Amino acid sequence: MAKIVHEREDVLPALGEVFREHGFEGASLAIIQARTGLGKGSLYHFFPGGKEEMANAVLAHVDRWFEDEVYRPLREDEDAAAAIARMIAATDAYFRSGQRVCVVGAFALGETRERFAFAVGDYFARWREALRDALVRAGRAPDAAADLSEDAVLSIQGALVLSRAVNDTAVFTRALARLKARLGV
Amino acid sequence: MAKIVHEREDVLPALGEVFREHGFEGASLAIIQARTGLGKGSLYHFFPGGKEEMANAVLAHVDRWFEDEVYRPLREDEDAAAAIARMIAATDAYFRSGQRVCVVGAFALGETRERFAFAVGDYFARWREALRDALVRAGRAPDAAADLSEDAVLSIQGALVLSRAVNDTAVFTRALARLKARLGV
DNA sequence: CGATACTTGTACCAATTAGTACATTAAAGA
DNA sequence: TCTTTAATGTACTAATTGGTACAAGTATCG
Repeated sequence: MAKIVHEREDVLPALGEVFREHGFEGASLAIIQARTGLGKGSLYHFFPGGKEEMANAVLAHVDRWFEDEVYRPLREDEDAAAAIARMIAATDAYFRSGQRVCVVGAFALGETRERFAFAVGDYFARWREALRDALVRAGRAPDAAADLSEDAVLSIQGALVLSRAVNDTAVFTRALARLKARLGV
Repeated sequence: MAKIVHEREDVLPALGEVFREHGFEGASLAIIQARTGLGKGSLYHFFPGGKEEMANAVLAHVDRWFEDEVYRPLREDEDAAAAIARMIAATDAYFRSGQRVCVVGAFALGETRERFAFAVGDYFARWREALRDALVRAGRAPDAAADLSEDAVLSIQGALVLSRAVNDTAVFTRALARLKARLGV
């Protein structure tokens, strides 16, 4: 049996899936070991701070992805409408049309929130603000843009909850379609 | 110290808060004992099936409340618009303007869902259908009513996630205000 | 009062939890 | 190659987990 050498970055996706599916409390080291294929030795080598550090790394990883693929385009893209359309497409792809859940959203519910309050709050605040910026650049009034962006961010989270609850990805797809119409893209 | 005699029904609210705040996995017997004021003896006397039975009892309790206060009025009230307005008010009160989270929604995310799939799915499906009925009675076209009701249910869940994530009840209040406007009440 | 059923606290259990210690193995650089 | 650093598996811990057993307490009702 060959010993495979990993690095920290490699395990973040698998780690993310575990926290996504089980939440922070539910993600036991046993599950984490099974899903990452790493033993405790490696896990605590990469994350000396244990589960808490793992969760923080996952949150940072997710945040980086959204910053690159969604928030920055929303803030900086010349074509604001195109950036908004891109956000919808990226959201649909990332959450696999509602089959995948939002780790950050899952952490927001439950007392886990306190522990990761900054990362959780920041992720959503920046999404809301980036979208508001894009809407303003697309010609909306500032107040309307703020309202609309908050509504959009919250609708995506709600769509994830509802589509998972009734076990029907069509719920998520329909919600994104309505969102496109409301956002005018 | 007097020995106080409880009955099953009495502990459901406290039990509900525990699952609400900690989720199913995070709700340890130790926490449950502390919050309900009941020892293991009483707990397993009332709920021989352990945590799973406690969670099912909580879900049923919540379901009953919504059935009585929200779903039935939506289905049966002569004045459909009034029933919808009542739904908004009941929702705001129940979730304490976003300070309280939805147990059913919290269970929907995470692998807990599988275990309580029926209760979770049913709760949301009935909410959506009851609201659709009311909207049709209020004069909407069936298709528009179905779309609008799905959007409303999911917006409430999303508002709970977002308001908790950014730690701001104003998010929830604004979301309900937008909802009232969209539902025309 | 006395019998019966309900309620509760305590002691206990095996399994699992997160985390540590450390020796071994693999890779990288001189 | 030799040395150093990074990565890994194994064995271990102390605490906590959900759950059981059961005796003792309390209420109910004849």
